[in-house]
Amino acid sequence: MGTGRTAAEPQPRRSHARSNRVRLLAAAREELGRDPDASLDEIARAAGVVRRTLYGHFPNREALIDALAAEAEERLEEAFTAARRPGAEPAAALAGLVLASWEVGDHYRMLISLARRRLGEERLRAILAPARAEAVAILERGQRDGSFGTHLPAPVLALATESVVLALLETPPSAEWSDPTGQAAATAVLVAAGVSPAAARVYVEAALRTGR
Amino acid sequence: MGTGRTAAEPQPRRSHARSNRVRLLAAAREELGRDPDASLDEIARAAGVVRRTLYGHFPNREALIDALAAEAEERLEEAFTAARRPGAEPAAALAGLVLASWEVGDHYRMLISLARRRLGEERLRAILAPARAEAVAILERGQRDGSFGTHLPAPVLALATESVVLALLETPPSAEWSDPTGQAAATAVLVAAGVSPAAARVYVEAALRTGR
DNA sequence: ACTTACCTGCACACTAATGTGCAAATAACG
DNA sequence: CGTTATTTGCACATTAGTGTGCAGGTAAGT
Repeated sequence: MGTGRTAAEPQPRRSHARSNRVRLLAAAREELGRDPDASLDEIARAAGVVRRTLYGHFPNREALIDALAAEAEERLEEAFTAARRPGAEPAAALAGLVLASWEVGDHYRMLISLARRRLGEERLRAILAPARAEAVAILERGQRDGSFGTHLPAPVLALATESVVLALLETPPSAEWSDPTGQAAATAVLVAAGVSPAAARVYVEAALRTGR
Repeated sequence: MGTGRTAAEPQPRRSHARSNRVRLLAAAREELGRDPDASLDEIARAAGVVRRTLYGHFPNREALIDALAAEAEERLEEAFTAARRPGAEPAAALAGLVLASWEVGDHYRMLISLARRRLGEERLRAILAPARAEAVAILERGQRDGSFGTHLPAPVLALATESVVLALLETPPSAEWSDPTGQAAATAVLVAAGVSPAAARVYVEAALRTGR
């Protein structure tokens, strides 16, 4: 096969059809996560096809990235609606929201840094908007009923929430800590909202059990 | 003057020499902040010179960005050493650290998103390393003496601290909140570390007075 | 086997950006 | 005024990546 392909995975069978579309999206997620400027050529051959084939599925780079964003957006919304528990205590609801976001983010980890730069701030904001809105609502409710502190306005707390979750997702496990978990993220968020560390721990553990 | 220059600032006199180097760095900060992929041409003419002149000061794109990073790094370190107060209570020290970082970040606001993508994670991490280390040290001290909660390991709290400060810096003022301040950032950080909202407020205000 | 759909391997044309070379204009400085 | 340092305006060579066209190859389905 033409130019030196270092070594691709086994790839037992190739059921052509739309399988390649999926393969391409997966490869794009991977490669663009590693380097948001990865060329279409790199992406294509990471998917086990040639560049020309990619154009058979996506007319241009933008379309590919859009498809990727749409995919993530969809899964995120699914997770939210599944995790939404309207009657719950604010602290429990917030913990649930963070845990749900974490699961999606965990799968799309690589995409985050890509989104930061290649999607443009607006698009990224749009994708995260439902989560943000939900968080703001919960936080406002909690500030009204005293579950959360009023040291900062709810939208600012929501921003902090989002940034902490993203940062924890983005940070690779290092020698200093053992791979941040959704549990850690949820705890951090609750405490930042003014819940005492002890209480936060309880809420998070409860949400963990409920969510599953 | 040659090719249509839409309209540059007045620019009363041009004291050639190294003045242009400064002008170029400033323009780079501005343009690259707006669009991290801005071409050298855009940067040069934003500085009021032609592209060819830029090459007279920086051999290539990388050198320019490096110079920019070095500049920011230097100012950041200056701010830290100025803000360091070894004997202080942990909560006060942390508030002081955040406030000091805020001032620098506030001036280099535009640079943050650039750093996120153009400098590479390692370089960015390197620039923020002293701040991070300082934060970890303060947080550990505070966890030992009970000022902060132990709900999360200090390095994770430091990461959260950093992410919140950066997020607040990066977020443009919107209708929902009136331009986050260093004070807000410091408060958010202290609360996230497990200080009660009421106490956090006091510490931050004290640090604000001391810092000035 | 035949048809359909997809993949491949080129070859192109095109664009945007980078980095250099050089001679002429221009400012700064003594 | 002359010297020196810089800037400017081209013109080039180069590179990397994008998007298309088209002729053949290969798998799948019937």
